[in-house]
This record gives sequence, structure tokens and C-alpha cells, in this order.
Amino acid sequence: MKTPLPKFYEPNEIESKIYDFWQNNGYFKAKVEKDKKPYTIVMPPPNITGNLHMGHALDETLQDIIIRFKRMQGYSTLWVPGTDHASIATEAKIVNEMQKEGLKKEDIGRDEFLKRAYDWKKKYGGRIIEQIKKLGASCDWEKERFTMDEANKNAVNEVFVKLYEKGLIYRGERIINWCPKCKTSISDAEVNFAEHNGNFYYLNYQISDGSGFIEIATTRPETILGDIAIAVSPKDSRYKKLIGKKVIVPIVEREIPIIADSYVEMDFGTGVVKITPAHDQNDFEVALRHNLPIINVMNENAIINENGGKYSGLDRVLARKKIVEDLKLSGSLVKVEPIKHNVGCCYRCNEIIEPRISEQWFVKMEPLAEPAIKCVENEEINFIPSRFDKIYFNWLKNIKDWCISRQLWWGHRIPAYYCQSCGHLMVSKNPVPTCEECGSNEIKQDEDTLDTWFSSALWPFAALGWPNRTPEYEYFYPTDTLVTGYDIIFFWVVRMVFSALEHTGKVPFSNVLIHGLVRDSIGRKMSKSLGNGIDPIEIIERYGADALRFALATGNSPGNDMRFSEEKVNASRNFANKLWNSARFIHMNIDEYNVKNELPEKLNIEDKWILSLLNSVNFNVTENIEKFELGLAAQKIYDFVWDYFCDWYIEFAKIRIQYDTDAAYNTRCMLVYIIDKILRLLHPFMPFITEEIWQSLPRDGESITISEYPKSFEKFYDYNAEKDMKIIIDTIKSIRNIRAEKNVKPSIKTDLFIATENAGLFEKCELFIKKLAYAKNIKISNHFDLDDTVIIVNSEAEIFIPMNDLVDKKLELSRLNKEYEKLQKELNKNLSKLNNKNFLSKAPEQVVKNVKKNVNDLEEKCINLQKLLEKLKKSNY
RNA sequence: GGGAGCAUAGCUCAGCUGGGAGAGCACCUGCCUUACAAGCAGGGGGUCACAGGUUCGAGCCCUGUUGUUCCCACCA
Repeated sequence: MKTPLPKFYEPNEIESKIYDFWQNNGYFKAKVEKDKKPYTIVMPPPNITGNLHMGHALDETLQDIIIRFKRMQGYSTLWVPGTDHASIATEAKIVNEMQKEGLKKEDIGRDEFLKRAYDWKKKYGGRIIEQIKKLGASCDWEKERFTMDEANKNAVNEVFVKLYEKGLIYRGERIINWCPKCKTSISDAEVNFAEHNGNFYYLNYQISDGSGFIEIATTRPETILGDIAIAVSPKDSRYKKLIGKKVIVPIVEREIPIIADSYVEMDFGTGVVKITPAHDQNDFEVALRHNLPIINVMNENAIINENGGKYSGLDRVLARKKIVEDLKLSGSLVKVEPIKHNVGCCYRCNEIIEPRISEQWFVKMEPLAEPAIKCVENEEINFIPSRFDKIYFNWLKNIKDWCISRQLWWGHRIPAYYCQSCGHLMVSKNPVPTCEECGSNEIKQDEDTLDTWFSSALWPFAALGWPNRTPEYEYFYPTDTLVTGYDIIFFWVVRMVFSALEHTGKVPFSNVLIHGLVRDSIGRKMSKSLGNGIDPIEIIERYGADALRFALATGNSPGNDMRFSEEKVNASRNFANKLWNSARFIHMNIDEYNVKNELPEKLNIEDKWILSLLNSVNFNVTENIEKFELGLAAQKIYDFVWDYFCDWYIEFAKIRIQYDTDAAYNTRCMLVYIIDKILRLLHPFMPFITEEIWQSLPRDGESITISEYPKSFEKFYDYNAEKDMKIIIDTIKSIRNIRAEKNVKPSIKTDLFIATENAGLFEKCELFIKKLAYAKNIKISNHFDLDDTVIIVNSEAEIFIPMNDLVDKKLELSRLNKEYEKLQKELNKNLSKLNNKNFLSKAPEQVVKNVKKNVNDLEEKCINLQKLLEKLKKSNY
């Protein structure tokens, strides 16, 4: 079908049609093909709660570029898509929705709640998938997975049981981070520290033997209800004689010991710390070391419990107020100092975290961390850029056990079962009907669910069928490249690596391509609260998916944050349109000539030139993509298309086709041949427009998606053609330059006299110069003797342009003098290098050769110019 | 407290293993030259943060300084 293309590229009309075409023909379907090498990417599954944002758009674009490139290179490719159940985020949204109906979780019960959650998934989980398709993502949608589908549940249970049996999962009472709003424990990684304005309350504790008072400072006075000791530094001489004595807790009137512990820093505050083990991580450890009792004074809602005496029932904020008042009354409050300090907050809801003692499930991390460190150290896994391995190591080397239980309903329920009559604990993949100890059939499953990341950690292998050894798992695993942002290296990347090593015995992927955050145009994070987020779908509707993809892929380097600006998308859209119009031009010149997509046998100089340049671009682009330098690759294609193919080759082709009947047909073929290669090179970056144009041209295949990525060949390098055409182009440019300087309109044509030793070249390209440098007639000889002309000198020729009254001899003389000075300066710079013995002996041969060549060219130019100057001076002036 | 990044044209940023300072946008001049005004031709504009060092040669490597952003830890 060779319909003439419309004047402007209209992405919206084309993109969905093309995407359907790809889908209907199954180009993205992964096949186990033993004679091909596999290439696999698993998509970081977006949350079912969200809309597609720019971060996703970047992430998916990078993955799609890589997978399309590999597909065209002949790999059997698989890109597995999916979504994440995002337990805490989704549960929060559903709770919120229910609140509008005046309902609480407890009102409807667990089963009914889960029904709502699955409805939510059905409703919104599909939305983001449709948005990803709009970007052009070439995923195998038949392999789409969900982190809570049946197969994943199976994988999660398998892993849990295995780790439990190995002793790497344990249950225990520990101090954990408790969010009173989400009403669940959260892991250390899920706590954000933020600076808050608070107060330092200085309190006097009376020493029991009546010998005086000891002053302590606290930011949380309400926790005195749970005080079980006060601690000083063992090195602190001020308090040495008090160690072992007892003090009375104000208001509470409890007698507690003074202990020494190296955790206390003598220079901070008063050098005395009150120990409240149930409500502080460090205090908890101190209590364990000193074998002290633990008094929990708060419940799950952060309300003071029965241990709080007369304060029980009060919320922690009210309790603080009341207690401070009472401390004041009792005279124990010495002073209050406002301070700024860091407070841990819930990453979800930003509520202040309450450290709290409770029974939770943990993964023992140390044995898992070690192999995960090794496989990056020995480069089985490579981070791109490599500096991110430091973040990875830092996390793993300071790892603490991972709290994996969550007091939520939406998630993988922990496969632990308790006998109601004897209390026996059983961990099993399948529901347990009877107690293995006492035979009772009153069994209850653990109420808690697992941290979302517990299932995400299994994604690279679970998404391929593990624990079943499916053909896909055997063929496509381990995967090749993971593409993700640096913000989830420890949440996710680390956990995937140690999980894969533990359960599959292999690294989950060999490359981790890290990208940065997409910020707004003034560098702020895009966020809902700021309202500065830009919807990728809206951008696609206005500029096309290709333009968005290209804008996201260029102009930034891996791992660095980027600013999103619409100007950049606009520039990319303009590039797409430029390409589109070059195709329109080609259509105008081939449609009635039965042109084949073949390299002609007889090539003109400009054909050899463009082939040689294309060949270099091809080589470099391939290398860049293989090294994940996608932005550089895209830039090189852009430059080639615009600066060489459109600005010059097409202009040459116009002239060739119009005036050279012998070469016209070959030139038409060349146009098709070159744009075919351009489209293929560009296809991974701009899949839609390249497919649309490719389909409209003579081609040897049904879709560019499954066509071969171009290869570069030694035989196409043509140094001479590149050198010669550079001379011609420079000549044309310098003539244009002079004309522009003198304000000569394009409609005014002038004669040109070209004095050169290289007449053959200039004769070959005479028409190019004539048309592109606005000449009436051109004369080529090895010498001219002319007056009243403007003169251009380059290494190959002197060009005389008669311009009659436009020529001011005085001005011309000074212009040429300036030119001469510039050349001399440049020449001297190069000469000084050649006069440097060290340079000659130590610099690489090629560098020296280049400098020598520069010197030759410059000297030639200088000599020519010198002669002209003298002649000018001798004439009338 | 520990660690990392960034500092290049008015703005946003590229610059891969050291050898010509670049792009897009903005700006100035002139053009509707039958692919494209989302375009064409031409132009101005940079002590590559600062100071040392290594090298024949440094935007790039090393050391230090300043400014800035981020991550981790967290002091009661």
C-alpha cells in the first residue's frame, strides 16, 4: 500500500492501529527456541493502586528500547509484564473508600474485605496495563502476572516453608516500628526520618537514698510510665558513684536502678538516659543486656494502656500534655527547651512511628546477605552505572533481620497454623486440618499477611513459573537485565538477589540498569500534593508516544535524575515530523518508478559518502545500546538523520534526480536503502512512526518489529568519499556564509570561479555547488586572475565570487587579513606540538598523523591566502 | 556522623577508553528555495566552580577548597 503520506505526522491516528497490528500478529510472544539465544526482562510490576506516572514511562521506555533492540538482533526475547498487589497502599485506599460509606474493616470482616480488594484490582489493575500499552511496550501480554495470583501464592508458600524449615524464618517478640494509623508493623526500610520541632524536657529524678537528684532530658515525657532504669556512660566520672543506686520515677513513684551502658553518650543532653525498653529500639537492647523487665504502656492505637495507671485511655499526645502538667506541679520539671530533631514516620501515611514490642515474623538476614554480596563483587551482577554497587553493599553489610509480618488483610497470608487446644505451631504450604501434636482439628491460621516485598523478591523467577520447572523457566531464566530506579535498590533489588540465590541457585539477572527520578521542569519531585505531576498519557495524546519516549531516552545519563520539560518533547516531536517528511519526499520520488530496496551497483561519490557515514553511525549506535548508553545512541541517530541525511543527502539527491538521468534511478534506490536502515536503527526508540513509514516503503518483511537490526560492514567505510564530500560541503557552506554576511538574497545568483588543483572533484560536484550555493555559472580551472571579487580560500581551492558593487576592497582586505591571522594562530598551535620532541615520541601515531595533516592543510591555506593578499594590496589599494 | 552525585553557552543538559568544547530551547539576521515555517540558510554567546598536581597533552585522571542535591545511620 503506497498511499502518499499526509503533510504532518499524526501519531494519534496511527499508534493504536499499529499496536493492534503488532498484537494480532503475535510479534511480542515469547517462544522457547532452542537454536536462538534468549533475552529476558521482567517488568518491575507497577502497583495496582496507581496511574501511570513519568517514572513508569521512563522505566518502561528503557526496557522497551532494550527488548526491541535484542528482538531485532535475533534473540528470542521475553518481556514479562505484571502488577503488584501493594498490600499496605491498596489496603489504605480501600479502607479510605469504605470510610466514605461509614464502614470499617472490622464491620465487614476479612472475607468481605478481600472481595472488595479483588474488585479493586479488577477495576484499577487493568488501567495501568492499558496505559503501558499506549507507550508501545512490547511485552508478551499472555504472560502477564500479578503478585497475588495463584501461581505466586504457591511460590510464596514454598519459599516461606523452605526458609522456616531451614531456620531462616522465625517468630519472636521484638521491638518493631508500629504505625498507629495503618495499624501494622512496618520494616526498618519503610520508616522515613523527618525533622520535627519538639521539646527537650529536663526532669529531676530523686535518688532513693535521699542524696539528691539526677537530671535527665527526654523528648517523650509520656514514656516515663514505662521507665525501668536510668543509664549513664561508664566513662562518665560525674555519675560514677551513683551507679548501682536507685531513683524514683516522678509521678509514677516506681523505684528503678541507675545502670552504666556504653550506649549512652556523656556529651549529649545531661549525659543521663531514661530506659523505656518497650518504646525505644536502643532502650530495648539496653534492657536485654542488663536483664531488666519490660513495661509496655501503649496499645496498638498509641493509647496509654492499663500499665499507665491514671493516664490509661489517653491518646499519646494528650497523655504527654497531662504528664507534663503533672510533672510541673510535682516540681520535677526543671525546664523545657525547644529543639529540632529527627522523628521516624510511616512511609505510607507519614504518621509518627511508635516503636513497640510485639510478636512478629522475621527473616534472618545474615546468611542470605553474604552470597548476595559476593555475586556483585565477582561481577556476576553488574550495576549500570557501577557506583550503585556501593549503595547495595552498604545496605547488605549493615543488614538487620527483616520483619515480614504485617497486620493487614490484603496480601499473602502467612502459612502458619496454630492448634487452638495445645498451642502447637505448624508451618505448611497447604492448610492444616488437624494438629500434628494433639490431633485436635481446631486449627487457626495466622492472621497476619506478608510484607509486599516478600513476594516481589521472588518476581524474576516466580513470574517464569518457579517453583515448577516450566520450559519457560528453564529457557528464559536467569533473566538478563533489570531496569529500575535507584530509590528501590534495597527495597527490591537486594531482596531479589538473595532470594534468587537462595531458591534458584542462580543470580536473577546479570545487569541492573539504574535510572534516576523524573522531576518537574524546575527540579522538584513530581507529587500529588504539589500538583506538579505531568500525566504521560496526556503528553502522548498531544505529541505521540514516540516523541515522549525519545524525550525520556535522550539527554540524560544512567542513574542521574532528569527534569521533564515539554520543550524537549516538542523537539522530539519535531524530529519525528522531520523524519516523516523525508519519507514523504522519498515517496514523491519513488512511487512511480518501481524502485527496489536494494543497494545499486554503481555508486556516486555522495552515495559512498552517506553509506560510509551511516556505517559508522550503525557501528557506534549498536555499541552504545549494548553498553546501555541509550541516550548517546539516540543522539547519534538524530544527528545523522537531520544533519547529514536530510540537510545534505536529500538535497544532493534532488539535484541528481533532476539533472542526471543516468543516475536518477540509482539515487531513488539509495534513498529507500538509506531510510530503511535509518528506520531500523531508530525503531527501538520510536517504534510507531518507524513502523508506519517502513510499511509504506518497498520492504522485505511484514513488520519492522521483527526485521533485522542493521549491521555495519568494513567494506562500506570510504575515507576518500568522506574527505572529498567534506571539501564540497565546506565550500558550499563558506559561500553561503559570505553571501549571508553581505545580505545577498537567494534569488540573486552569482558566477563562481574555482581555482583548484583538484578539478576532478569539483567537476563531479559542480551541480551541487551551483544549486546549493546559488550560482549562475561555475568555471573551474587551476588559475584565475580576477578583480573585484570576494575570495574564499580553503585547503583545496580559491573561490572567486564577483559581486560588483557589493565588493568593498578595503573591507575585503581586512576580512582576509583577519582570516589570515586566525589561520596563523591555529597553525602555530599545531606547529608547537610538532616541535615538541616529547609529543612526537609519546603521543599515539594516529594523533601525530592528524596534527601533521592539520599543519599541511593550514599551511596550504595560508600560502594561498598570502598570495591573494599581496595581489590585493598591489592592485588599486 | 558515614557515603554518593552534581557544578560545561541565558535555560535544561550530553560529552563513552585523556588528543577538535557540543545539542535542544532561547536570542540575532535573512528566506514560504515544490519533503518539512513542527521548516531552510547564516550568526553571536563558554577561564568547562576554584586552587594545586600527574601528563607531550586535562572538561575528563589525582589531591584539596567552595557551593549544591541525595542516600544511610540516628542522640535519649
